[in-house]
Amino acid sequence: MDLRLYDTLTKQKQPFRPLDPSNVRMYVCGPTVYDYAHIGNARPAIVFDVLFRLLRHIYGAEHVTYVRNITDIDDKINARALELRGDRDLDVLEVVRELTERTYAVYQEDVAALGNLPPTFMPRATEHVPQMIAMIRSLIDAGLAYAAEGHVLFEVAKKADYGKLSRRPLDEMIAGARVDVAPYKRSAMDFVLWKPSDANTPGWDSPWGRGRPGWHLECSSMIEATMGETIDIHGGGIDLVFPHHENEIAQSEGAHHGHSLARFWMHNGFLNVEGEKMSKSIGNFVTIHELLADWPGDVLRFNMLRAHYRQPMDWTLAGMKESWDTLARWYDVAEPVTATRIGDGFLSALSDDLNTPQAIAELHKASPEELAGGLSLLGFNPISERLASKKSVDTVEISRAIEARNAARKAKDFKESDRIRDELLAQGIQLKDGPDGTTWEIKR
RNA sequence: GGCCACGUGGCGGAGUGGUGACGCAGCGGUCUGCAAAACCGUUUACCCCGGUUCAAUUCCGGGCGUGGCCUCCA
Repeated sequence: MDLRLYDTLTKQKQPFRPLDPSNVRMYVCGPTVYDYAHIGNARPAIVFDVLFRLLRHIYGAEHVTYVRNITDIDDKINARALELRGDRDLDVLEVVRELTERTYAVYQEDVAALGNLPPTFMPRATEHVPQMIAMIRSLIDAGLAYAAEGHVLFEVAKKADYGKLSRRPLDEMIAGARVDVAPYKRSAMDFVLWKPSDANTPGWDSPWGRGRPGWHLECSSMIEATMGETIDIHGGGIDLVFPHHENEIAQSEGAHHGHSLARFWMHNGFLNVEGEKMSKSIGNFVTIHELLADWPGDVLRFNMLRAHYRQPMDWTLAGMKESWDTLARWYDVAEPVTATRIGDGFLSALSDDLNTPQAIAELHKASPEELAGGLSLLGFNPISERLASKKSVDTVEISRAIEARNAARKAKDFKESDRIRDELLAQGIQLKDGPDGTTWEIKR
């Protein structure tokens, strides 16, 4: 089965051939740990987890390395820590540490609840500062970076193909630059590799004074540290194309004699909520954490996979409901299956640039064995209990009511039996009479 | 303003130069005391205007519309 993936750099679907089939390497930009992750953040986590699983299926589980980083050095974190401290007598650096630890822990729980496998490595920026300093040195040595006033900047003009990923000619970007140009910059587009820290900001000693790395640097550095100079796939949200990934390319290629950073660049589309862009001011900011409080993670995951990863997607409550219904029906069919298999149509859909909607369509036509196999490959464990509502219900009470109703039905006291049924329905319990007796489910 | 996506039936959502994916909803039926669930069957589509072609929803050009990036952002 030929895997084809869309590459942002060439803007084409290309056949995927790993550099080394015994070690397929993929890196995905992870979260900045300063606040709960929102459902937009869940999309790349889920999409690239599916890709991870597909690669493991094709090349063998032990032959795929998946790295997703944790950004725990960032000015948003620092700003939040200052807010949290307020005027209390606390060490801000300590608040930063607590904030990142706590947020990191919640993130790990949340993505696991979404059915994602743990990546092979989850490196953190704070653990790679020496490597970052070393990379800055290489860039200075290569004549691509310069130090000025405690900063080190990447000199974009020195890299002839800068802008190749986002397809932005350099002169146009400078003309359109809206930022105030810092006096120490040689050009408006030059970006920061290192910047000074004050007493209230985490900092590390370096040849350019106590400071901290610029955001883009950590990914370049951690890719090098965990997987080497050139990897097979680099993924992330489409909004990261510029400037983040563009700058990663500049840094990594600059520090590695022009050797390319990634052979495939993959970007997932944006997510809207009920037709609107998610934003705190509109009040439609939905976090993974709060969603998991009343929806099974499987439902959130399935909902995400109903749209192709590159398409913009609209997250809606109606869609969640539909996802739940489909999954519930499928789990009933797949749960008793013991010998699973992967259908050809299903696999070729997935192999066509991760066409999950097509793959799902194939599952609708599949045998129970293929359905179970497909669900499993997509990261679902078809165990009906996993779909149980997070709402607490008194199952003993429900069983008793069902017995009472069936007794009434037997006695042909339909007025009473319907009364019980309606009463349960009012509580959100939907009864289902089947040939093997009565079951129930939570009505959403 | 620059760059880039996208526009498919009531809804979600693939795909293709020529026999109207798939799911949900709707409708008809089986089942049921009646419903629900389940199962079987089934109606509805390709933004507008040109062009290429024997043939365009699919390719090309233009228009309109929506969204993204250009500043932190998945």
